[in-house]
Amino acid sequence: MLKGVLEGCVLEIISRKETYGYEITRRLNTLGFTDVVDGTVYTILVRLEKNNLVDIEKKPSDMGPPRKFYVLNDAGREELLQFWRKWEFISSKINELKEKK
Amino acid sequence: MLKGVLEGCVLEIISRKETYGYEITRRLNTLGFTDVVDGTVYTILVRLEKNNLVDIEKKPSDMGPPRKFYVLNDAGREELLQFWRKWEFISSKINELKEKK
DNA sequence: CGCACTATTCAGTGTTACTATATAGTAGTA
DNA sequence: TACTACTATATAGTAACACTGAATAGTGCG
Repeated sequence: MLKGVLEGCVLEIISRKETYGYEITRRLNTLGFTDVVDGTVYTILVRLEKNNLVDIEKKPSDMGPPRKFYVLNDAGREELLQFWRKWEFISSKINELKEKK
Repeated sequence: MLKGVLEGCVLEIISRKETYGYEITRRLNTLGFTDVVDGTVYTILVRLEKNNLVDIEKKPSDMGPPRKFYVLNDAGREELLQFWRKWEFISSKINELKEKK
């Protein structure tokens, strides 16, 4: 039903600027999703790659191992649009239910 | 992450008034969740029963087979409260992300 | 009888997120 | 050197939840 909400958030974060797994996790954490851990994000990133929604570039880091940077491609941007449309629809329905309609 | 959103909706519907599976499905359908089918709702109801969140009473129907009516018990009402708290939290976070914060 | 509608059940499947661990680079420090 | 901490990725296994699809059964109507 709401599968892919976290995936949608990851897509949104990537769409803002080129970024990588470790940074995405910390971004999610500061956004309030404090329980999301690295492992979860990496599985999502692997899925995005498998579904051809992102382009990837490996870059060296002076803080540790090389980073894999992710960028949305056309399919990814379309997926993100659809995610927000779906979110808008479902969340409005749930709020209707909540507001005793 | 958002597991149990549909379950939460079912809890809310039951909390309004004593009801049964078939009716809950049609309620969800009219609320906009047009894709939700009976099978899905019944699995949720079985889970609610297994988790001791509902009381059940079987009543005859003059429209077909007997109906299993569901009522929230104390644990169910507490679960529902927590569901809405969680929904409020998560949906606000996602909307923050959406609003470019 | 056949059909439509009402009503429940359940076995099987797929997707998603979570758990938990392994691996590895950089840097500070004792 | 050895250790600790932080940065960074990967992945096997698990659990939860929703969905698929079919079976069963009662009522009423043509």
